[in-house]
Amino acid sequence: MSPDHNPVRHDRDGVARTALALLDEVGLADLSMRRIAARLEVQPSALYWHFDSKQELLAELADRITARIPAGGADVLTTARSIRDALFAYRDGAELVLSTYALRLGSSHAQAALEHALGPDSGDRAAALLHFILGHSTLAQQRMHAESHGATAGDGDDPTAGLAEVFDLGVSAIAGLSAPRPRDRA
Amino acid sequence: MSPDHNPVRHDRDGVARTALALLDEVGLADLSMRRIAARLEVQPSALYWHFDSKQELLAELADRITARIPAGGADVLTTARSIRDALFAYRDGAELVLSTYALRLGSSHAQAALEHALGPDSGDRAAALLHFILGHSTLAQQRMHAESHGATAGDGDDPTAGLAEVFDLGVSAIAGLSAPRPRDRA
DNA sequence: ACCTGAACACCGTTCAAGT
DNA sequence: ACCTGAACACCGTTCAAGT
Repeated sequence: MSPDHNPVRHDRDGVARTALALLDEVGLADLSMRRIAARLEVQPSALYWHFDSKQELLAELADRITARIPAGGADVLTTARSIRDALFAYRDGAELVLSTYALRLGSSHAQAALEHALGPDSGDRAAALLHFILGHSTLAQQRMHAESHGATAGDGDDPTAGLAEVFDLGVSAIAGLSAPRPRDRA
Repeated sequence: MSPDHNPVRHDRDGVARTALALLDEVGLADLSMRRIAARLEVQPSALYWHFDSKQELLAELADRITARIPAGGADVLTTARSIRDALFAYRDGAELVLSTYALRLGSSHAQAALEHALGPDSGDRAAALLHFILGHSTLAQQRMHAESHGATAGDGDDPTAGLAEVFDLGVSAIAGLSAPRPRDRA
């Protein structure tokens, strides 16, 4: 007993799963390679057998977060909401995807789903919609987390109030819908 | 001659100005307190006399970047473009403002300018507009910089093409304009 | 195939002490 | 009022070597 090293071995998938769970616990700013390694009971250098760099690991996490977006079949508002909710499913998910997707031109899963919902020749509208969703979700998620930790230098009113209305308004306008379909139980 | 320390003293404004210039040179990821200190020919700890933390310094830089936005008097599209251009004026300006403004509820200078251009009771529209502008500008700026350094795993076509059209389309739609006023020399 | 151990060049921040 | 010097607890990454 009392082994001083761990015989458990990991593969790329296991590392990514642990990293994703840790992201949700500690947030993007505190998600270090050394922390991930510690959670896996492995030396930091071991991670570099599975990923070439931290950037590559983060890109994999962004892919896993956006993989939960339904491919097609829904209308624009529903598609937009499911993209937002996929980003909200993990702490700092929106910020991670935003910073990671910047280099992946229009080839994202999310943009494809939006183009499908918008119809043919909707490339620019789909891009604008995606930019709005990513900007809004990043700001909203940061505010929600700050508020739940009392870190806002608040002037009294809730900065989180009305966020869902702002989202629906933006999506409907860019999609060319006349008025937003009301949210459930608004 | 050959003095081994520098008799030059700095104030808060001078530190911020140097940091802003350095941001434009090296980008947000490489803007460390130690690098700023080195540029000022000062020890890193000296910076903490002027700012309580790196976060506070970054917030000051964000304020300086957005201070260049004209207060009012212009139409929505013009106002939106001048917000975008203020963010583009410094490397990673959009990303810095996005991450810094998350905690500053609706009280930003930019949002006030948009509300003024949109008219009375336009709070939600102004918020949606600001979210779009920040999301779009962050993505656009990162792509522009990646492209200029050949860092995109490119599939051939220019990821920067059409960005201005996407911007005008998004702004016009959210503002409730029927069709975007064409850009100069489009 | 997957990991250790050691090293390198960095971080942000604190604090007593100097001028 | 503004800075130094030293320290603390961290970073990402590389690389030879082990199993």
